[in-house]
Amino acid sequence: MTERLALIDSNSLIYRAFFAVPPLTTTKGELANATFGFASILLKSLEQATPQHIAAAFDLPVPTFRREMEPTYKATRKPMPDDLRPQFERCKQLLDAFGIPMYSLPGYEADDVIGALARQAEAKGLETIIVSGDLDPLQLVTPRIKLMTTRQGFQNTVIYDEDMIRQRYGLRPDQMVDFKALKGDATDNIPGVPGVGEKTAAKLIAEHENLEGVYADLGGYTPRLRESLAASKDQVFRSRQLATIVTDLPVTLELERTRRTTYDRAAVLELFRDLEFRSLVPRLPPADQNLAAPAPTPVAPLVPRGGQMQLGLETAPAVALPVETALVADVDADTVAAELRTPGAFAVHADMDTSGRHPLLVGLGLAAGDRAWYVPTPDGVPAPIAELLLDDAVAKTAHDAKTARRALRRAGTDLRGLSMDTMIASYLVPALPAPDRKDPYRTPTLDERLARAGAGAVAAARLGEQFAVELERLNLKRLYRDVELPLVDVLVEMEEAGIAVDTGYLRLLGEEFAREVARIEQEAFAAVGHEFGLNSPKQLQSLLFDELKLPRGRRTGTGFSTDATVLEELRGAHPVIEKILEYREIEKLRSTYAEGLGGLVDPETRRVHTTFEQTVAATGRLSSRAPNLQNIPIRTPLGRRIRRAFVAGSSNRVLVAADYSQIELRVLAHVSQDPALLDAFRSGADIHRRTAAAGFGVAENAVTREQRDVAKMLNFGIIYGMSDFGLAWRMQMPREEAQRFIDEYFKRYGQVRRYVLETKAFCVEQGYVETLLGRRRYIPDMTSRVNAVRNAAERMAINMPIQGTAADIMKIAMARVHRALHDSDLHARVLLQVHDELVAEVPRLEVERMARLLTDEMSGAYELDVPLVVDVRAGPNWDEMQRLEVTATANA
DNA sequence: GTGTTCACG
DNA sequence: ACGTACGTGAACACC
Repeated sequence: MTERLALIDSNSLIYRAFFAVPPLTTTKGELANATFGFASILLKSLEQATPQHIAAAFDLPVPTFRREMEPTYKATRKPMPDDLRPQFERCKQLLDAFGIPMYSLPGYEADDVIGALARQAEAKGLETIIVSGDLDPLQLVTPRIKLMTTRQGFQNTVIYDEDMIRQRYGLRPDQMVDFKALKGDATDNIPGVPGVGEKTAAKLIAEHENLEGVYADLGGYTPRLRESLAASKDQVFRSRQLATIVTDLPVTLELERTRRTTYDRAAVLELFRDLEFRSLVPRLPPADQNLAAPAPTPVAPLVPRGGQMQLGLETAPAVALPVETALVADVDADTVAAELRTPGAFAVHADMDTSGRHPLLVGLGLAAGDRAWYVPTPDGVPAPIAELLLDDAVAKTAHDAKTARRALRRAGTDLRGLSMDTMIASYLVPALPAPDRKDPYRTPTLDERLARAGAGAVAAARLGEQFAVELERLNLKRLYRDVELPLVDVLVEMEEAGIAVDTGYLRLLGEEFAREVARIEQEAFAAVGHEFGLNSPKQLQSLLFDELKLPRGRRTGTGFSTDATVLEELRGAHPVIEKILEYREIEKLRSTYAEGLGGLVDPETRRVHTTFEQTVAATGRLSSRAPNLQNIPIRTPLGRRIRRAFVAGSSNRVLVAADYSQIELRVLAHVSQDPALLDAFRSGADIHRRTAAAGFGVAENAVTREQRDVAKMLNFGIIYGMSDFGLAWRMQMPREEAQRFIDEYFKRYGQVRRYVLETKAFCVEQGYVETLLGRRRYIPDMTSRVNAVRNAAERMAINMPIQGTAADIMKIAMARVHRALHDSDLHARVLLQVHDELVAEVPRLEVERMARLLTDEMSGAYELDVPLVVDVRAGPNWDEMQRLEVTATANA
């Protein structure tokens, strides 16, 4: 692994920071703006370049050879401002505390020292990144030497390599001095040729190679230019000599001095405290930089939001973010489009303003190979770029394509040809347990880098390549390509469609609930004789268990529980209990649903648009947020009044809901191959009833409601990795009795028992469990010696393959429904997914066909050894729905 | 920010 | 002796 050296051009950075950073002063009145800027860019260079070596160079306050050669050199420069000089001292203190060696040489400028050190580093096989406040060191750039400079605001940085220089000037690095001699440089008091600016100078040098070439024949120029060039000839050649950095100097790069090992963190912290640089403290490298090893610590492919963050180093695609990335603010769209089209694939990073209700596109980071561009999009996406984005034949990589597509579509364009979504890939590639030891290199700095559009696009491109390999290796290619990736398009359309809400009704309902809770609150206060915080579990605890001396129940982490199960036990012990339960139910509905939900409805369209999270749940399920439309009440009559607010968007349409019947138990039947369970589903039995009949030894038609409820809990218990204690608690019975039910259950479903044991064993051996489609969940605690921890791990191991396989099947079904709808002439749209249910909005005339389509595509999504049964209902709102009889077609 | 509670599958 | 079933997201109190 090649080692990297960072060279800090201190004078130029401090000067630049002094003028670019607002005049920050400490509370003691010390001006610290230049110090802050310097410290900030120093940390940034450590983060971005992760150099193993570092050194800083300074000018000395003595005349240089340039001044002797040309008395006017830098003659117009004003003396150093008084409030800047002390900041030089501060910067040197900072370098000292970091243990960074400082180099300078009488008679030469910091640039020369840097040039000399960089050339020596190159000879020793190191890569060098020069960090400077100006572009003079561009002339030093080679394949192994790059330049990092600041952009506006001193916050942003650009890294120049040979490509970047060619892109911006059309020149090679060694031509930069000739260019500067023609163009001139006001800050150095280098006059340049009158009438020749950046454009002409670059063109002349590009065409004629160097100054000698430019002056070889003046005949081809316009008369004005010819005269101007001729008159300045001597000056121009002297200027070039002045501008040329001298690299042959008596300084020596001492690698044992420049190597980063440890630094005096305490000293840096004290300095930062003194200077009040609180915001910089979190960016400090760890005290033990551990950089003595030749290989740099790999940067794990952490991602800005949504992906699973903790990838183990053994299997994680280790990617050091590119130092050769460059951002360009003012690019010609046609040129960029051409460059992106050539390789036939590129990465996109949508830069969005996320402060509003929906992310707003403000720019695009685009990357191909090791080059990146940033295209601001204040007036939409430039046509050549948009054309490229829409071209299916050009493969795109993106991180979170769904969000990008939604922003792009709002900006009047779209993204097609998505082949790699790194957020989804990182979700599928197994996340090994994070190491016990904290590894500070793996969290904080990346967020910042990836937030940058250009770097984000380059990172996505690189990670995409790595993830493609990982997906292949782990047999996740099919799940990725055929299930998760197609789902992106489905979710975009579902989120965009939204679901209509009867806002007037919801508001009235909210007001009614508000009156109710106010009334109940008063009754509760009256019952105990004083006011108290009905919403405060803490106050409730002291009221119930201290003041009223009611019997304490379960403990929570901090005290005694006051949840509904505990209160149910206490019902009748005091009138206030009833009031609290009533209050809790209605207040929940009021605050979360009437109030919270109502606030998220688009007032224009009266529709609410959730966001489906594709990379959050550990089992492979989707989740829904802002608002969560996967937990709309249904279990109580009051709750169903909330559900009634979700309506079809017009009177000629209805809502159609299709749900899988008992999908998780069917999956269990399939994976366990338990004969009794398989038979139950094949014969179309009511599974809970049959379980009860077998367990209680009665005929199916003689099973009581209570017996069926017990059986239902047992069936669910299996899916959840049942424990006797948990079952006993839920069934309100002694643990021993619950254990007898479990024994009885396993006697009946012997293969289920075998499946449970085998799954646990698999997880202990492999460290993970998986679904039928190969989706994995790593579970680290299977061998924990702490029973509670191990038991919890075992329950996850049992549950994940079942819940996850059901999720896999539903995702396949969604893609199938999507495709079938697009292939049909139906105008129906799928709006929501609620784990085992799809909700669609359907023109009345299409209801029957849509019901058929949903049934076919859902039941045919995956072939299990038991049928996948789908129930369909339709109605004007999500509550009042009638069952539809669908005459099944032969399928799958 | 964390903990509790509760809405859903 | 842990202190309870699996998976989510949102509101609220309190630190």
